[in-house]
Amino acid sequence: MEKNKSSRNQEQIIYDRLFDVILEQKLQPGVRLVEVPLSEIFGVSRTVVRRALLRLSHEGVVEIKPNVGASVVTTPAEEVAQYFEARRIVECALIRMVVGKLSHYQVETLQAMVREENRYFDTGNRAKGLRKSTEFHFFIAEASKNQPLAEIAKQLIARTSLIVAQYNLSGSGGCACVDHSALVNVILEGTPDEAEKLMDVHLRHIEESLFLKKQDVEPDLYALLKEV
Amino acid sequence: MEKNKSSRNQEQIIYDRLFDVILEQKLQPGVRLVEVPLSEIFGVSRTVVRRALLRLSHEGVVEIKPNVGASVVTTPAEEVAQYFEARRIVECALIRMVVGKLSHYQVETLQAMVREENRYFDTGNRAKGLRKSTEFHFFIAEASKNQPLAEIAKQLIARTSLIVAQYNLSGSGGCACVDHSALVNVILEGTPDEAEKLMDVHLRHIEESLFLKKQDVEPDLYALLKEV
DNA sequence: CTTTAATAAATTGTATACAATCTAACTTAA
DNA sequence: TTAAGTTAGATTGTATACAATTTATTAAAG
Repeated sequence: MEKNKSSRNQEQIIYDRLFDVILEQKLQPGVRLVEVPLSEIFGVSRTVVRRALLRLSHEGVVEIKPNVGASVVTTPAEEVAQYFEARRIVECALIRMVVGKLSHYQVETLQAMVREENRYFDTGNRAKGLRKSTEFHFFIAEASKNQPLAEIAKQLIARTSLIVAQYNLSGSGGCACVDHSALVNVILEGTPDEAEKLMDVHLRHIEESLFLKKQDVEPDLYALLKEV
Repeated sequence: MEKNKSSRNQEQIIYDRLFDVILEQKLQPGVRLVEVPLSEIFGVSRTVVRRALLRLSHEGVVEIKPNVGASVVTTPAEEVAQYFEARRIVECALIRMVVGKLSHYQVETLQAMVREENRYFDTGNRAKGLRKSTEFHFFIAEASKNQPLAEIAKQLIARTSLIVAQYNLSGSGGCACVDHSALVNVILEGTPDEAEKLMDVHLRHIEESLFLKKQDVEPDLYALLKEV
């Protein structure tokens, strides 16, 4: 019998499902995650849902306020730079470890990911495109063979992805998927210094596009209040 | 009434207490943490204990095996290098951010910490000394003003501290507390490059002393088996 | 005496009932 | 009409009972 297996997996299933949906921006930052509806959807008790939410909160994807409950995490504007700085430090180190060390198969996988990502963006499916973009970075993290560092990178990537969801609502670009092609090339035939530089620029690029969007939104709000 | 406050704090209390005790090596890696005894000690139900253990496991201090339970985490020898590599990357970046930017008061605090650490080691209290040593690194992490990165650093520091507990059982040195003095100096009047180099060497120093100890232990085992 | 099988004890996993708390709606007074 | 206060509903927090699983003990067979 696989009763235990199925019930233990239930937590994993809830965790994975929520993680996916949040990263695909089906659930915007700030949205509440109430326990009872979730437990009914997945057919388990609140206990299991709670464990999944707790795990998500420890990984920084969900925020739990005492006596209030869980919601998709929101990041104050002042803290955004910190997350990107952390991500640059970790991912620049990771790409140095990976340069020239990928198998033929791994390189092909990365190239296929870039193609798929571009296809999504070209057809206007921005949510899926961004998701693929995060998976591109996940893949590099895993390829480093440093499990703890990869885990750290994944958390930072997920968090910054949520930041993008929060501050870059407008449907336009901001993905810089051209960079990903260049990153694959430099991993193949570049030096660690070149690769690090490229990754650094890539991440700054994302951060900058983000802040521009945000400054677009705020004045709109004031204008809206004035008019009425 | 502070009923809720006290019960909510209860989880924090259990977490802090276990974290402290584990980092002071009162609980060696591998020791089991059974729920009922803990709940009786702290006067709460298993529910609360479970939450605290879950949090500790998410932070890598405790290991939870399904249907078996929680125990102080043990690190396979093959993975030790990965944790130290991760720590070097993060802490080298952190010290760069801190060089020349500490207040007079912060510098004095650091110097006091070094003195206290040395006092513990001089009087043979190695456990407390190591604890102070981790707090020295915690302080630098916090001083960076980068909250996410500081949190990551803390987890890595805690984990490597457990590795030391696991692989450096013998009571002798291995702390390299002389380095800490030098680190304070370079933070005060050094360049970022110098500081990074010193931190890198410091962490490698710890890692190497660790592996030497381990190699001392293994041959002993073989000898012991042969004799009988 | 060792190994294997069966049983008993201990421990974790889950659901649920109840308590505490927060949120929102409603009432009442200024 | 607004503001404060009060009640009702929804939601989270905790303890506990019971189920599932693992571990330890004992018994039996080789």
